Amino acid sequence: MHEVLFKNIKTKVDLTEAEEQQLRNFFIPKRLRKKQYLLQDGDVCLYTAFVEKGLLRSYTIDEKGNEHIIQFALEDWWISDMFSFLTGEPSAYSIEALEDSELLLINRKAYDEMLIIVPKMERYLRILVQNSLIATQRRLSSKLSLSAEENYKNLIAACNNIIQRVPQHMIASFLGITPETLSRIRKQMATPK
Amino acid sequence: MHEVLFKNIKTKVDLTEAEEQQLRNFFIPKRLRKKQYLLQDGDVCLYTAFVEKGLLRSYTIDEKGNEHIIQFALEDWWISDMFSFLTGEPSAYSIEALEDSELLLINRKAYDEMLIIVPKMERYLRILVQNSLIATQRRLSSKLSLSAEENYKNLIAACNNIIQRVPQHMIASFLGITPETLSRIRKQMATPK
DNA sequence: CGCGGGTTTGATGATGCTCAAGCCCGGTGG
DNA sequence: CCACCGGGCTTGAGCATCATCAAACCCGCG
Repeated sequence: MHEVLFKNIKTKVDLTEAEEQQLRNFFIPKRLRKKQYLLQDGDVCLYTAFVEKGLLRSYTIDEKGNEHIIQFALEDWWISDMFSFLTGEPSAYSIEALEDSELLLINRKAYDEMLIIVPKMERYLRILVQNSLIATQRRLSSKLSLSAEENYKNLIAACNNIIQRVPQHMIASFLGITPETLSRIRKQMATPK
Repeated sequence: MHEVLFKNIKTKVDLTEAEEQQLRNFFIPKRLRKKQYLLQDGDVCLYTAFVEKGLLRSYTIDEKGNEHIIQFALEDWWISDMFSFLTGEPSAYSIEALEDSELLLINRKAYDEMLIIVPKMERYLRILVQNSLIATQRRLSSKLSLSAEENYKNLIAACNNIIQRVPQHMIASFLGITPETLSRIRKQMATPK
């Protein structure tokens, strides 16, 4: 366990042997089977999770009953509802395993302590969040300027590994289009000209 | 000068008198007149800016020639293209003053030094970026699930102060709709029923 | 007074949605 | 082993929303 996590952290900041040992204690291993939930909307998000293995998604359901996928997280990624985790407010999101998964969880108390005891983690987290922000801004401006087909092509180019592991209607939801539209796009991409 | 900045920092982390003095040296005051640019797309983003006074926007122009506004920044906010600032790659964004503005700039070298000399700033920046991420995710999922009219109403509710200082076609661009559509929405909101 | 940018208005058209039906395929129970 | 069921994907027809293009309007400014 923990190997993937520490490898990831070390790509961003240096860790001493001692620090690594200290960190280890803050995280709780957890297995989730396909279709199990890490967070149900309406509950407070008690954990931030690092995915050692598997695949999860976070999503929200709007007033019209439509699902919108906020994020996919596969191995070597983090997932949580940061807003709920930090404020203690109930979450508008749900987080669900799409495959059998192995996670490392950290709760709010451990999170705060970790930042005091290993302040380097401030830097690590800042870099992580910064990268998420850049990616989310990109996704937003793609959504504003490109057609559904262009967005789908870009997604294939960027995240083919995700597409192959996720049912098609969830890809549609991630792109903000209906399953029908995605199906038609794919059909029309298969027979160009 | 600097007062707004330090007040802002102190809402997130405590600063000693000494730290405040050290920080002061990293920032370069800069005035920008309306319509002047802090960053032109194609150039590398050399500075991250804190807005002491005034109003700026960052935007990008897509292949079809349409502007898309990424962010407005008024007093007490930060603005930059973090991706370009951090990587040194040329930026796809431009940053322009919409009013005469007073900024505090920090360049990449000073930024790195600042984080070493005053490590508390890691925490401050992490919190800032986290909040931006949460806001951007919200904006994205609004764009995915709501109609143009609903998005406009939400914007009024959340940022009336910005709307009143910005020309209407830029609001449209921020919402990802055309100026014509926004005009029609406003007309129809004025005479309900 | 006339120019010019920003906003409004109108007509038309494209993109993507809704609703409904059919299809494919894997899983389950008889 | 097969028949049936159900979920997910596809297909089709009609429709809503929003974009495009073009013209008119409004108003501040030289």
